[in-house]
Amino acid sequence: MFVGPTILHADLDAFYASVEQLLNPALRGRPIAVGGSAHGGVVLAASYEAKAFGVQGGMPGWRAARLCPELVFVRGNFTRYQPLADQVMDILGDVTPAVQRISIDEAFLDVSGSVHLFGPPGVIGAHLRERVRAEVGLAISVGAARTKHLAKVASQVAKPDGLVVVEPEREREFLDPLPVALMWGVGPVTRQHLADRGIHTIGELGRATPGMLRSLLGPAAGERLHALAHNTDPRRVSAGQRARSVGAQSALGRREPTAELVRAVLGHLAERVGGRMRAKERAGRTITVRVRFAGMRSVTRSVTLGAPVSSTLTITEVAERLAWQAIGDQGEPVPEVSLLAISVSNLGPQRGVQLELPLGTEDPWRPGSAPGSARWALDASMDAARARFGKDAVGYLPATLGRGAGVPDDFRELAEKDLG
DNA sequence: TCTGGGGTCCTAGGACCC
DNA sequence: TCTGGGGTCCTAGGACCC
Repeated sequence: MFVGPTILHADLDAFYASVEQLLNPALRGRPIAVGGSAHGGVVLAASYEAKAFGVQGGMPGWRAARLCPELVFVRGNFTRYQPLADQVMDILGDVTPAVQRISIDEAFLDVSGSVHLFGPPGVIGAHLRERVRAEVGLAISVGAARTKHLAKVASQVAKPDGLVVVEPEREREFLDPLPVALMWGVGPVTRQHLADRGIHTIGELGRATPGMLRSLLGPAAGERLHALAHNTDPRRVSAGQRARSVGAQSALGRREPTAELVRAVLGHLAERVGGRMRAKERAGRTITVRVRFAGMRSVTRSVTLGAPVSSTLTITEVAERLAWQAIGDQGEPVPEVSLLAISVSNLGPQRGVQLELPLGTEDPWRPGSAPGSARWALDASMDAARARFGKDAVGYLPATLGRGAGVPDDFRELAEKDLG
């Protein structure tokens, strides 16, 4: 058994932006942003040339344009991303079946069983990088180490277009000078909390007592950070994990929450969520609605039902009730709404015709509602029509929603892709 | 000039049960 | 009489990741 840095983390560099530069040579070497515009919207990804100016994914377009006046905004060929990423994952899978994909563009590999065939992890990493470059045309960075967390840190350090192998006897030397923000799970809030205690590097974090970290960050986060800093995190590479929730959301700008608007948006979201659950033969007991108000404050309301549901109509009805509860709790005057979201969790298998009854009514034949079997038949025919004629063939998306919703549908398709 | 869309995990308080 | 301890589930909120 090979003992050493047998966990690899492989991560495509600036993936969406790199694909755009691959597809359009005129964009190569230039600062580009995928998504957004100089006037609005959100940048989904930035090329390294743009990152040099401080442009980052998630940033409003107008701010990105101010940071980098030559920035080129491209709309994004969203349908091209998934196949290219899949092609890369296939290459990774050629050296080991133990590939855990954690997003569209990155994966962990356990190569402990592969070293006798392909050589040490550093050689495997270099080989994978060459193949991805030659066969797909993209740069991928690879980190190799004894644990997942350290491999991920190593790939971040390797970027752009690099390979970093952390030998076991040099782990401390490698980790200690790095900023805490490179650690998985340390975001802006935690980084600030640590900075307030004079902790800026992973080395400094390693010298903090577990008790101090627990009281500062809570038991779980404190424990985990302590383990990460000492590189004793035990997580293994595991292929295939089921989703724990299915959700959809829609940003609305600022809108007065009329009955028509709320019903239309929630109906549309429920259709997306329900359709995806039915496609996976899953159903869920807990339905959560999030309402974000103008000013970005948001509240959630949820309910757990006695039985799992996946019908569009049932989800719509429950979601509507929850949304009005959330809005009503804000008091007068009724605030403007900037986003609605539905998520279904507590998932389990969905089998056969469900007995989904309209909530809050004893009589399933109440006008305007449908009994369980009718709901199931309705969903089934809608799903079938969509499968045959395309996703826009049926269902309803009122004209009031059609415009101004910033994100292309192709991106939604991509974002909802099941990676399990 | 005004902030996307998809997720995971954790915490705290309360209800409820034994 | 007036109050123990443990466990589970639910709800709301928040940090974080890609």
